[in-house]
Amino acid sequence: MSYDCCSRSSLRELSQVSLFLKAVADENRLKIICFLRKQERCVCEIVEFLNLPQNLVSHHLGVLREREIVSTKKDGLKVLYSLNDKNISKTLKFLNFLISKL
Amino acid sequence: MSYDCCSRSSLRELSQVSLFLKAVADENRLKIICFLRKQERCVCEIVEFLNLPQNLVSHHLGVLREREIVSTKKDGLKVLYSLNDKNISKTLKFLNFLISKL
DNA sequence: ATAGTATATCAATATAATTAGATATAGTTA
DNA sequence: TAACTATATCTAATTATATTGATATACTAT
Repeated sequence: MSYDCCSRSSLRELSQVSLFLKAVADENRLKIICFLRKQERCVCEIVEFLNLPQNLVSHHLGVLREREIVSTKKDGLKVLYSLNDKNISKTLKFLNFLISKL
Repeated sequence: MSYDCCSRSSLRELSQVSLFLKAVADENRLKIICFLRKQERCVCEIVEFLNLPQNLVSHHLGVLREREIVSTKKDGLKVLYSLNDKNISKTLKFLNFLISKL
């Protein structure tokens, strides 16, 4: 299959992939994603897991939320974070396609 | 298969993946990679393709080289860049594993 | 209402990455 | 050797991102 990395639509896709990768490329955020693989977690669990200040973790979660890599739902006082699998695997597929030889 | 994102060896791997992703996450470098999918190219072709100053392109190529995402070989005056497929697909596989649900 | 708990946001700072301009190196050709 | 071409490096400037401390919001329980 051919892919023209110069066409207008491809450039849009490239920029989307770039944003996704930037969000995922941070080591703390990678750890968060990895931590969420098994099950959803509230912020306080993630804070404890990473051993980082709450506001910093909240910032990183915000980045992941912005890119729709994670989803949230409220549970009383807590906010539960989980992986947004569909979006992740869609983007990973495109990445695989994009950077592997034809 | 289980993966403990906290073990010493996993943390090393995480940091490797993070470096790889940071290198790939830049839009210009994504374009370079995409441009190299079909065939190897010399720097001047990449410069023309990206329409960016030569020194900037050289910098981005240096980043990709540092992460062993591309390889080079000399061809007279020119330096030919090509994708380092083995390393790319190895890291992509690990990434897939790392951020997909168990 | 008040106090307490969980999470998010804001402002400031520190750190890192991208970019540009100038220059250096290395090979080639005359 | 001198001029030329292709690429890389150095330094400085700009921009983006991560981090910290303080504070705000939103919900819960008393």
